[in-house]
Amino acid sequence: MSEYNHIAIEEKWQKDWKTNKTYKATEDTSKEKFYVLDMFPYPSGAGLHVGHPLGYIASDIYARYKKNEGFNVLHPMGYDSFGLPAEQYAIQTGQHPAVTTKVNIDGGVDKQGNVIEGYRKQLDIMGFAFDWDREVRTSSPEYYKWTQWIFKQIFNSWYNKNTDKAEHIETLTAVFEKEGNATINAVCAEVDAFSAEDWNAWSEAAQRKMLMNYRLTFLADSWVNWCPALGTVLANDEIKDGVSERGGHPVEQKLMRQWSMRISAYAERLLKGLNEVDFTDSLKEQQRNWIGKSQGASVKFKVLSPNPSPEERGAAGYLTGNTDTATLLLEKAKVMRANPTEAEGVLWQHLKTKKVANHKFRQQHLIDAFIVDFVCLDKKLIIEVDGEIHNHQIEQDASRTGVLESLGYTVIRFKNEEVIGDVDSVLGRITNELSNRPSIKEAKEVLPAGKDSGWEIEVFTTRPDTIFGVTFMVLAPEHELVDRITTADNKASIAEYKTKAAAKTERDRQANVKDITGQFTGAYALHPFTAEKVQIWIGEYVLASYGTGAVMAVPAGDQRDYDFAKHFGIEIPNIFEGKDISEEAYADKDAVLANSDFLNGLPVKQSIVKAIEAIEAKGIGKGKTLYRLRDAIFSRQRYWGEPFPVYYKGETPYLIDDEKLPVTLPEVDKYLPTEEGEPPLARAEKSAWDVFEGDRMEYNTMPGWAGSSWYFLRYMDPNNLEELVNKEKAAYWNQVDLYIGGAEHATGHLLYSRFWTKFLCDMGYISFDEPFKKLINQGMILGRSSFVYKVKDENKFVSFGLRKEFKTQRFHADISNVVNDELNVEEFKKWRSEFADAEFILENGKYICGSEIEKMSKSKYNVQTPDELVVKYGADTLRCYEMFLGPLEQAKPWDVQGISGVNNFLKKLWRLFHQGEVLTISEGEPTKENLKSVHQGIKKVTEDITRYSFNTVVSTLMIAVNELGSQKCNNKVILSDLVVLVSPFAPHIAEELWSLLGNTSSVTVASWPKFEASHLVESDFEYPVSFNGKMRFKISLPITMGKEDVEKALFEHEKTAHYLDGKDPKKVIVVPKRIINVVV
RNA sequence: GCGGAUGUGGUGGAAUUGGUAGACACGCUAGACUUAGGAUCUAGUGCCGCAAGGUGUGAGAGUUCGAGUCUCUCCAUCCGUACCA
Repeated sequence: MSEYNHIAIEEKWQKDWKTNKTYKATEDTSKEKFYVLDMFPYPSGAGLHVGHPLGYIASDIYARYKKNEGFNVLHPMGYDSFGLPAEQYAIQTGQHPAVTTKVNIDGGVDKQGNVIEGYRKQLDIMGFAFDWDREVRTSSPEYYKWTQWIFKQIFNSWYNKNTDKAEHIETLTAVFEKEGNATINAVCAEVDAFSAEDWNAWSEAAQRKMLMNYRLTFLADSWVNWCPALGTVLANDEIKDGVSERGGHPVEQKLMRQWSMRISAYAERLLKGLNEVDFTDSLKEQQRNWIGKSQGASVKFKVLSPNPSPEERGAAGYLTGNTDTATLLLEKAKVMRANPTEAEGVLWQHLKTKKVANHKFRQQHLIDAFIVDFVCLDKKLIIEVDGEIHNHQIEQDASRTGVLESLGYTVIRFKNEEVIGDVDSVLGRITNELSNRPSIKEAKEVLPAGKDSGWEIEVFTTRPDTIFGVTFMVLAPEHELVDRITTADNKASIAEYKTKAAAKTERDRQANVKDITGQFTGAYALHPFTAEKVQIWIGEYVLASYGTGAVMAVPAGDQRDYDFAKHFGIEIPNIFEGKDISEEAYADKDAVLANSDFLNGLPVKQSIVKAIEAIEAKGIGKGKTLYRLRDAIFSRQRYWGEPFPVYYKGETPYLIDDEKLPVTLPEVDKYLPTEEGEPPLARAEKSAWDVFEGDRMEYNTMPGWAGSSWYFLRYMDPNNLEELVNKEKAAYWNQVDLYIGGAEHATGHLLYSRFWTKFLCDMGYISFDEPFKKLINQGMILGRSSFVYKVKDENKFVSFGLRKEFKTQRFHADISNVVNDELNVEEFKKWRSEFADAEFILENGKYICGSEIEKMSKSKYNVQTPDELVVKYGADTLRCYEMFLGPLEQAKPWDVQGISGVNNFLKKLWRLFHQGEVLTISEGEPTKENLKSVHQGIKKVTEDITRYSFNTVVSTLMIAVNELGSQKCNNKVILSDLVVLVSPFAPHIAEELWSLLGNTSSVTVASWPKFEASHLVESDFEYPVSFNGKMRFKISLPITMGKEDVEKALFEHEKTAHYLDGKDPKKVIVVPKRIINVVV
């Protein structure tokens, strides 16, 4: 071979690697392991473009380097092969998604007759060192059997806050059987207390229903984005402007029974775990934001009762107080209830048990402005027990009785002695009185029954220290209390506001962040510390979905509250010492509190602690940590996903036994929802299921992230039929040492897989709880799009320079029709036949296109495929070039022009070994110069690979090849080291040259060259000499020379006097082996 | 708005701890060899200037003998996120 023939070389070695299974990894415990992983691709029909392999090349280089370093490297690849595009294609063509998926991976012909090369082949021609024996496909039953199995484990688990771990559900039921749920400290839904007796008495279905509140995956009604036209639930990012991204169909909110994953149980551990892993700051920050931890307090504000309307006043209600001072009285009533007189106590014992004619009585109850001792609201009967005091206030009692009777009540009075002396006769009189009175069951309740103290608004705040600055409260328009607390005269305006708010899409609301809107409800809350009245408003800026959907507004300390108060003329008291709030709120936490009672003079941090103490002491709230992270919905109304290992008896879900897994996807007649809106799997005949139990199977399938949340574990032991992964193998391969993939998975995939890993670790299946030690996001490769400019309403295109003289519309041109921005008009007309007759206005005889750098995409016609470049230059050149483009993590525009430089480098490398046809490798001793060049390379290449700086490695290799070329070096020792250095980047040519050097084993198992510092030792150093920091000339001096001698030599130098310009130097700085700086 | 990142020649980019700014490539200019050049080789190439020299890392200030690198203020671009209480 005279010339570097990349086609022959690459073919030869790819075949060799395949036959010899060069990249097969085994669990060799005598060696240290290293696990390099790529985010596995979704195999789309469009195939790979030049952006896809970027990350794979980087990981491949690192994996090869580690192997040369002597590590036992695991570097697998597989396919995330469940997903929507295959399903959409199936709906359109009727072809089974399994078939199209297989074609997209293994190659074949699609329904339109197009030849699909397949992902595997496209990956193979790049020369990747994957161990294909470990391939996984998430859509293969052998794989998803274990996805289903993991689901079962999660179903059978609960989160114990005491141990801060997931535990098997049996540890929970064991406690339930013995002591009920009172002692359980779990992450769960809100549940009422029950006893062991309750639990044991329940039916199995009832027990299972209760367990749903605790399981780490559970069925619950969740609000989802439902698209009736598509018959499916859409993720938020599948919706654009309130309609579905695909097809533009309307989307509505719908409550659906869905499986959810209780990821919120792991919120704190997912947050803390970020400190142990090596991800970029921006990625960690994204995850932190997503988890959204905020610390503060929840505080309950009592709502003062609204004025009842005249009709309401006439009817009997449970809370019958009439003024907005009612709450103050209620407080008093509470005290009185807690401290009954002896007589009251005796009578209440009888009245509360409903023994008196089966009527319900209330104790110390507020009616109008009075607190009565006992009242039966049904019968409007009031019973008062008078102590001694009443002897002195007969007059007041009379007027009070008058008011109560005017409201339709009957008041009967007993004396203390009567009650204590003969309670039976007292009860007899009451019974008699009750039976004489008509019941008023039809009475409309003004306020709901069940709570003695009326309503409360619970808020969450991160600034409990500012509680004395609260001047109003704001509820989300959707808050459940809004309708109930709104006073009669505000009902109309509140209803109008709510309607307006509801009509707005989420997007509209967000777009108008600057508009301040709100509406007063007419109701007031009671400030828990100052007992002042606080207005209750509703406003769009408060979101129903976060916290409690209500805020305590502190205009002095929160800009939104400030703006709201300003806009509606609500007072803004300053609660910060010496801070100016005349223009805006003071939200920084470096203030000292003022006008805040017991917090005065305290800095914010201490105030927060003290405020929480006070809030807790008062029993109106407590310190609280809130997470934004929501439980993840795990059901999809789709066909092409994992079926759940779940069947139902009635409404109760049960798990399919392990022996029957996997539950494979049944055949269906169409991949669409049923007429009744049930998921596609509901179409399957009973006989189409390989497992069918109970009344019906679960018809939802799992989401795309199910299979990708644990695939890195399966690579360790891909063919295990007994276990998800063998424990020893998992312990050996352990965490992924280097994970490379796109930044778009920052919050989805990476959070979910961290969650599942922590769960599997809790349950003892693996021994580590973070899956990825180090993660790198490769930057996007951008394409250069070309544009043509069509004149509006005319069949005419104008060249780029002329476009401003017309009203034009821009169209993407296919970049294959464009060379150096010049459009091949004929080709373009062929491609776009509708413009075949169009007129093209040229400039200087050419049609020049406009251009823009943007994301590489089929729809922008700017896609560069690797295939033709591989044919033209070879995979080695393409690999080096993609690395040479720039830093791995940075977004970079694709420009094919530069590829020739990298191709030249490989040709020059080839020529180091050849002269014409003749191989020119010499045996003897390398020169000092040769050694220096190659060891400089060894040092820098090793350092730069270690810090993932692959672009500078290519430069370094170029320098080494250039230097050795000009040295005419063909020494075997030198070239051997060089070939190993090159091999991770250009494995084919390296393998060929390695064999030409006489080696019989593969370069992939060669040892990485060892850097010898002695080869770089120089006797002299060429000092740059700068004057006042500006480099002027260089002088070569022995490196051993001391500072004084250096100075001496410097002043003897001819140029020094010139730059001193007759002045005396003020100072001379000599940094050995670095620089000399003279200050003049 | 908030969070993160990035600003260096005509272009992609280099400069790891403060120490020769522009490595390595593309492109461009000139030359050699050639029927030819989208091949190969040689030389040059930040900007201004014939030169000496000046100037130069988004802008401005500061620390330092010395700043692309550290500090402060501002500007621009990209990514993420969004009324999160």
